[in-house]
Amino acid sequence: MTENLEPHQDDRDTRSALTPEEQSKLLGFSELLFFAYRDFTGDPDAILQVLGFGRAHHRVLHFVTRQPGLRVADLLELLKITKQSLGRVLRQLVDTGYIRQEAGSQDRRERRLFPTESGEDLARRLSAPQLVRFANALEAAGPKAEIVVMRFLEAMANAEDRPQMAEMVSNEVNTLKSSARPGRKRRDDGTPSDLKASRERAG
Amino acid sequence: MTENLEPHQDDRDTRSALTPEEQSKLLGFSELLFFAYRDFTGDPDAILQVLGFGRAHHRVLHFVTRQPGLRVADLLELLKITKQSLGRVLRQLVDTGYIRQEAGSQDRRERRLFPTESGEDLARRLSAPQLVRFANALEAAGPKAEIVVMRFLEAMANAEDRPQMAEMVSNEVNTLKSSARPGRKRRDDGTPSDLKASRERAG
DNA sequence: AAAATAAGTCAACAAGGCTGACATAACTGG
DNA sequence: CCAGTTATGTCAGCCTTGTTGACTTATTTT
Repeated sequence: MTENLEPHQDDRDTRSALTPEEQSKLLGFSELLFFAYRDFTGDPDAILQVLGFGRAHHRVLHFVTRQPGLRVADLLELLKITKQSLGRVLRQLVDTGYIRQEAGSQDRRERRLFPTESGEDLARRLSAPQLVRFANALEAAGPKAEIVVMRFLEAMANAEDRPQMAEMVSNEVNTLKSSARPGRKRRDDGTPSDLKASRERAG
Repeated sequence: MTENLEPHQDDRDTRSALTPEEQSKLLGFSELLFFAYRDFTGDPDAILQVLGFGRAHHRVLHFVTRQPGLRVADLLELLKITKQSLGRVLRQLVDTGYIRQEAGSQDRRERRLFPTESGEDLARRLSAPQLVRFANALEAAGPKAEIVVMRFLEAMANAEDRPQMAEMVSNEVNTLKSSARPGRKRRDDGTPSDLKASRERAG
């Protein structure tokens, strides 16, 4: 509580404490990030509202579309929310026919998640304005923007998350980096066994 | 609903539609931004929780500290939330002694907001880990990172917000840009007239 | 057969958005 | 000076999306 608030000596990764000028500059950057993220996430709101969905639905649909066959546990890891929070929005997405569940072929306890056709459709429509915004911003940022911004954003996230991020981004951007990684991974290639029947029996 | 989903001709600011590869790359960027922002905003949570505050309190305290003398209306503009939402957290910050209100010297209806000493203190402690994260990320992103990332973030925000952003960032970063702007602006230089007495009379 | 695991569910709660309605004080134009 | 506008505050209630805790069911593992 009453720590020493003078520019203290506790040098971390950075070699020295931040000068007041650096602090002020970085506070400005924080504000830019706040506005950028707010407006970026605001893009799909109109569409979502019509459907009675929120941003949580968008996030779930996004990751399921990006990684078809994702397990519920994977989604919890990615989003870092609780099973109950996820369950609420996931159920709505399943009930409204945007996401479909299959039992895993190896382990039938798992529910592999897939977007339906209308789910893919919706995901595209939701992200479309965001992608345009991103593309324009990268262009506005100058020639080396892609690699610089990518490294910046990667470094902003906690180290624990990096593996997940790497596997997702690298597929398309690895021409920019030195690492050559295996291509897109499918998370379930087994025989489909539709769960709808059993769910409706149970419900 | 049943729009043409083929790579449609509707070219916007960007000269042409996005190829599937570009889309996938940009979706990856969106994910990076999601993780980056989540972890960035997660930094101060521990401190906030101890005080019974949330991120909304941090945002308010941040802007009041950065722009002392801010009016309530300015804050509503910056945060783009309603008076009622702001009122809830602002009241707590005032009641707990982190923010102080003064009537405006020109227009005494206005409540100019100022951080108290403990408010400035708290703001510093909350932002400290975020600034370190930002500084490290900018360094990790390479030599031209500051200017590139700044232009990127500016371009990600809606054009309406840019004036606000510009005035805040430019003070410290304008050595990187061509524009030379007037220095920091004080929003109220009038005689202080403490409102606490009258508020407690009223309450 | 028992234990662990993946998923789902019920209930209750909290933060922080929102709308609508209304009150007060102070300023402003006529 | 009065009427209307403006800046702020507040009450009440609602929604989304997080949280904890407890429990069930199906399935796999030991």
